[in-house]
Amino acid sequence: MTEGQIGESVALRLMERALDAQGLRHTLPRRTILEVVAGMGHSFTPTELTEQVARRDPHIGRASVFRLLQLLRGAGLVERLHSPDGELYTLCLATEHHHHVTCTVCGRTATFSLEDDDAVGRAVERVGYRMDHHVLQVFGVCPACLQRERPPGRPEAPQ
Amino acid sequence: MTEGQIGESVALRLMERALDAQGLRHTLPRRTILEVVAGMGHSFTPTELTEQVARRDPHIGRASVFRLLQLLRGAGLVERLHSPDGELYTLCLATEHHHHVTCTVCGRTATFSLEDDDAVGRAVERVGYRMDHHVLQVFGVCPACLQRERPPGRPEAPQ
DNA sequence: TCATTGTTGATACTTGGTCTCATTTAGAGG
DNA sequence: CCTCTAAATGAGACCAAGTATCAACAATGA
Repeated sequence: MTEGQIGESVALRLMERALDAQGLRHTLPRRTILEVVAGMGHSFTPTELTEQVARRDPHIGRASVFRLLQLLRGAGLVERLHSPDGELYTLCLATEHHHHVTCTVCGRTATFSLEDDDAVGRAVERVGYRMDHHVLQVFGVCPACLQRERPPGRPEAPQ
Repeated sequence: MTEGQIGESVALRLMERALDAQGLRHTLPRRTILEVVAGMGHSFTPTELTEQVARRDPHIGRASVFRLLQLLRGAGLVERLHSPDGELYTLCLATEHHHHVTCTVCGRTATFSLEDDDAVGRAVERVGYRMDHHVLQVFGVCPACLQRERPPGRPEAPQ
């Protein structure tokens, strides 16, 4: 079993458990979509997802895909972000509070956390608002793509 | 002239200047749309904007509205945010780096800045990414709507 | 096995936004 | 004031991301 597959099965188990937790039924379409989502190694667009799902079972409707996506978002297992070129969904298994960076080259996402996470809340209060929720979306280039950009042998800042 | 109108004319002037700065032509449709945008006292959805524009001049096409919106975004005079219920555009005249809070009740937005604005960049570097850009969207309740929620006479935290 | 109720897929619809393309027009130069 | 040209326009088709509706279906508990 490869590392990727281990990650997949963990994701799958977590997602199935999320269904249980809400008293939802285990159905074949759901299972199929969950497997596809779990198999995604990176963030994906709704079209990518629906295409891959259709490849496995062309009878599964677009609506069901979106419905499940919404369930998973509700359970905090998937996050949606608005990238410059379209919607992106990201699998997200970490439990504590965190944020995501998405690689603008390959779509891979990483999580990170801030030293001082209440800074935003405080800043907002200073202008008289009561904060409801906030969204932090970060885009950048992942280590692997940075490497590829700057082939080995060529130093980082030649100057 | 009311306060609102002063704000309007400032916004209008800034926006027209943005056209000049890019060597763009002053046309009637643009002028009309700019006036409507400047007259918005709060964040607005594209449909709201197109409706108001159509009320002034039904011949102005939807495409032109979106085209101008894009121009203004490029010039940093308007920001787009993805609220839970649809896209929102916000007029944004401040020049230094800042963020926005949007009132979930009335749509009014305020700006604020963070003490330590590089915290995100540093956190992202710690996981090996090079940050490209980030988006911080904050939703909350503005002072006025808070007041309305909690009518005067009734103390804030009655215990 | 059966009944209940959650789930599904089809389909139509909405919103946000882009693309194309023929027509119009702003504004520079004479 | 006229003329020319590139920029801008509006119509309309098109696409992606969702949501709403609803009749048919199927997972589970009894």
